Amino acid sequence: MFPKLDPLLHSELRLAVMSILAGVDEADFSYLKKQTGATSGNLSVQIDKLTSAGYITVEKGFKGKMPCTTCKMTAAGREAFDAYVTALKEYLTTGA
Amino acid sequence: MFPKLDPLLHSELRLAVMSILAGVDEADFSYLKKQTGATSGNLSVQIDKLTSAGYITVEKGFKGKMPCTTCKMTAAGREAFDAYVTALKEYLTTGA
DNA sequence: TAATTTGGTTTATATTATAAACTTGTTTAC
DNA sequence: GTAAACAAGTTTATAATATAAACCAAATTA
Repeated sequence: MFPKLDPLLHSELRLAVMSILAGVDEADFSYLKKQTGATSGNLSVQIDKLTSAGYITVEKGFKGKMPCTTCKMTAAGREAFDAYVTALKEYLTTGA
Repeated sequence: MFPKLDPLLHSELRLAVMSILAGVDEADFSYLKKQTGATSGNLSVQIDKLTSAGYITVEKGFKGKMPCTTCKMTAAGREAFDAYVTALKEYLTTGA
């Protein structure tokens, strides 16, 4: 009845990051930080987790002289996100 | 852009409980346990939290000779649930 | 009447999210 | 030119959370 929710996505900040990446091809650290309102530390940690899970890829480069970390959703990430959305709907529609 | 999600509802088990109660007037402990697949301990704790938050009320009585704990969603709980669903939608629809 | 089941609660543990502190390098102001 | 402030993160510590394990009391069954 209630499907298990992917714990990697059932997290406010990680979900926000995935939501952004789902609609945008790629986004850098600063952009994600501004959009989510998260602290750098928190964002850094959650990006790591999404990367380890294979849900996103991270590319480190420079924009001018400044370091710039760019994130991109993977196919696996897209699948997981879609599955999560589907699963969650079971919880949001009351049984009535 | 991304509204804060009520942490009391952003929990797999509590959300499942609220989802059930949203559609059913009232439900007892055993029923909730069966429907959610949760352990008794976990369910007990989460019911406490929802009660403390004023999202549900708990009535302890007997069904025959057996103790029976009945849960019911409050108006505040309903509001919180609706607000949570609304907020969550911001996360589920990709920005694209 | 001894063992098992029902219906839970309490307590302990392991995970998680989050913030605080720190690092490296770059601008800007003096 | 150098000191102060800022950008872009990372690492580490802490606080909160979810979950399960252990426990308890009463009722039922063997």
